[in-house]
Amino acid sequence: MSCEVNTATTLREAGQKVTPQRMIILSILRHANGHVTASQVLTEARQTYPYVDASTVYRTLAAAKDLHLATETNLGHSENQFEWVGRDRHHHMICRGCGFVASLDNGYLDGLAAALLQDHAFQADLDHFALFGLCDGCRRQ
Amino acid sequence: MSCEVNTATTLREAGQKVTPQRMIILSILRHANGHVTASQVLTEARQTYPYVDASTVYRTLAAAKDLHLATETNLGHSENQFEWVGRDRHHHMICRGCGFVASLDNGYLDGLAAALLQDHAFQADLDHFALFGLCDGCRRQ
DNA sequence: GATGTAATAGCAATACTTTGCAGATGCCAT
DNA sequence: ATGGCATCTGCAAAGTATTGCTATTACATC
Repeated sequence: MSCEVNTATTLREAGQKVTPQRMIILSILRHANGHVTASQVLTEARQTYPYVDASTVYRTLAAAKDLHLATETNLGHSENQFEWVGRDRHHHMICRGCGFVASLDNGYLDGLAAALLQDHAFQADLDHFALFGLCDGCRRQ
Repeated sequence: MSCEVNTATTLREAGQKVTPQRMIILSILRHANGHVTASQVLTEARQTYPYVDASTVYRTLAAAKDLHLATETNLGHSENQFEWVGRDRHHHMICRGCGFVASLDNGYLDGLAAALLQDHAFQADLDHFALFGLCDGCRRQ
């Protein structure tokens, strides 16, 4: 089944409706291959469907986040970044000194998730993490 | 040495200046004993010093964050929450279902920090984490 | 104590995000 | 194919956060 059908099914199963706006927005997100801001999504969506509203973009992205289709992250800029959650879940290390962003394999947080579930019966969403800190170079300075 | 002197010294050592506004803002944050929003800080600061500007509050809080004096967290509401970083560093688990917030001991992330430093030479700021997920009750539903 | 310099405050403008509402639309059950 | 109803959209407005700029201020040095 194509990814569009998959997305539509996921929405419907969650009791949400499939609308053209939502499919456009989520398609843009899925094919962005990386982080995009809400305004980037809005701009691109309007090329297909000129009257999409910013609030619809925000609401759709929030809904996608709740369904674990997407993540929202503050990477240290003023605008939050959204990203499609594909097969390769990963996290980010962001250097507070130089702004460098590196990816981090999911495995680093498996242990944490297991511990939280066992000790606190808390099922953590560890889809995406933004870990701030200092990279090697900035740390030496 | 009093906590005020301590804060002032920290600011100065970072090459920043100690101003009345900053001391008021940071004092409010320190004595808040928990999360406060920027607007709460602003309102309270104005009781002492009527002409404080919102931008000063935001900039001061951002500076405090950089110096690890405070943390900024999105707890799932529209306003970000700031919190003084005291001796008892801790994290939060926030239930996406019912909004319940629980504290989490720092120890859960020690291993992660050590692994990141060793594998990636990345010194992560694990002062405060907001872990979203589902609590036991909401998970069963 | 005076001086120079870099950092900060306040203001205003802007940008980003959320919310309330009324009408429109998707979708399930006829 | 149709109807009912909950959800969704676009708009307008409000709320939240950031930025550029100039005057001011802290403070290290003299």
